[in-house]
Amino acid sequence: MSPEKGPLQLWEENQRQMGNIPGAEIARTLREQFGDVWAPLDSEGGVKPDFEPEMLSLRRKDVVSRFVKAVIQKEAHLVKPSIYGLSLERWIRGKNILGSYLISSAKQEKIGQVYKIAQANVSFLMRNSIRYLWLSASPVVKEHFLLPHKPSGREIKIKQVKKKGLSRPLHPSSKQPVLPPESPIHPKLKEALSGVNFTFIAPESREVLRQVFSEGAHLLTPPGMNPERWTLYRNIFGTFILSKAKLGQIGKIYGISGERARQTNEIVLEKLNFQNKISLKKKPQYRPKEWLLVKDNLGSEIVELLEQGLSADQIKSRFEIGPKRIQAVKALKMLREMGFNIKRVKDSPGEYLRIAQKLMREDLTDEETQVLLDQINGARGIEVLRASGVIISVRDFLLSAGFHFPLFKQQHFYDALIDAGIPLGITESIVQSGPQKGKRYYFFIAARHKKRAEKALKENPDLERFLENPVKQISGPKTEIPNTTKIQKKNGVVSLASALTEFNISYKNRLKLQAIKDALIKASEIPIFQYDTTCYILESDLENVRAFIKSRVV
DNA sequence: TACTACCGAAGCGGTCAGCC
DNA sequence: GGCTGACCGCTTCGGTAGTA
Repeated sequence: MSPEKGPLQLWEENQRQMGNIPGAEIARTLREQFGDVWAPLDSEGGVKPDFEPEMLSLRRKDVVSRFVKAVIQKEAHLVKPSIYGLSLERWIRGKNILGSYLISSAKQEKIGQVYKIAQANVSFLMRNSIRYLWLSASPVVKEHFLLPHKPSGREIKIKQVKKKGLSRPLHPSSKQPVLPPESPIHPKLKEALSGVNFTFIAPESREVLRQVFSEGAHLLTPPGMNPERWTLYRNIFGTFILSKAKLGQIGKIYGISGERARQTNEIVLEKLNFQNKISLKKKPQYRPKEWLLVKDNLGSEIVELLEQGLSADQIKSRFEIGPKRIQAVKALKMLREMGFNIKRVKDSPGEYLRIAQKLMREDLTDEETQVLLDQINGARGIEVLRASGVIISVRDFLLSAGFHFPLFKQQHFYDALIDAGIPLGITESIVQSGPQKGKRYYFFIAARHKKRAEKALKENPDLERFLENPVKQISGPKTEIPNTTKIQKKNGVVSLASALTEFNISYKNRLKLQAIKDALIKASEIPIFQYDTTCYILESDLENVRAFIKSRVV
């Protein structure tokens, strides 16, 4: 653009060259009437957002004038937009009529008389001219005319009058999306699932789309398309791929048919150049495994039951045997892995809570305590009440009190407790399988009777012998002596005889066995313990013993 | 077997431009 | 201003194929 000639002057010359004298006059008048381009700014000096070209209604004559002037400055008015059915003459005629209206105070009817057309036609031609100029305007110019706007009903009606092939209004049947009621998914579950990708199309297609969306390609309105419509289309598309909803459901949400929703998805893929590159098919195998928690609201239901204090088994029993229960078990496992606190106890914790609370009462008589202990059944009950600290197993109690006893001697202690009047609970548990298959018995007392029971047992002369550790260290550096339990359970302790079997020295060769024992004891390099007639070593010394035998004996 | 997606064809209603 | 035809967005319908 020549600095000597402004855009309005260029337009004027252009119009004169084309023989359009009225048009040239309009350009001249515009140049005289208006100064610099004015762009509406917000309070902070930024360009006001949310403008839609339709708001360039003739009723906003001031805005339209500034817009037209800005377009002319950029010479955008010199090129006829490529619009179907728009002739050059009609385009110029529209611009001239628009110019006449903007620079004069004449009513549309008067202008119509000048141009020998009806007022309605004047209005119609001017509206179209504005839109043609809008299409020709650069994004920078358009950006300057972004205005906040709340269209009135009448303006909405005006807004819907558009040119064919440009940016057609939404179809009258296109309603605002009616989103289904929010899923009643439990808030805690919702939070836990926040990182899960709930897309339902093939992972490879999902990945392609993710990349495209991350680049923002979908945010650009394709050429020749109504931005509003494009937004609607990509929303439909997005809702489809990001939800479990089928086409029919998507259609209901957006007030269109399922078929139209399908067609819309096709259009979006076409506009994004994705035909035949990705598949929008939804298959169960594409669903994330967490779908189990969302499907039929199973996860939320379970989380609610967890909040009520139910254990895993109790929740499981709420579902009828069959596929439902299997799903519930899977869901429980999944929720546990996700960090939900799920108790494994089977019986009613409420019932045991009641017993636990009563057992804590200091004023409870021994008879009342015995009644409560008798109400505790099975290993699960023991587990719950032990965990809550109101009962203690006799075995744990004896070990903590410093007694040493082989398992088969425990009966002495049970008898002694009964004799001392200490309430003693007994319950039976059946182990279905495994090495402990069969009946097992649990003996327990109230935790608050611990000191009283300890005093009674330690004062019992028949039990005095169990206060001394029968395990003795007979050789080696002084080490903490393992108790009978560790020896019986082989917990970090092994018999010397078993350590010698790898050298083919067995009980059958007693002389050799004794010789090795004597050598080890004499060397006194390794701690050796004796319980009854058997010698033991610490498991951690096993290698040392082997080395000793290899170097000194074998 | 029921459901869903897909496809093609036909038709409807609205918009628009041109013509008379 | 009314009529007409083209175009567009959308729905409906019938048939087919794939899948749970």
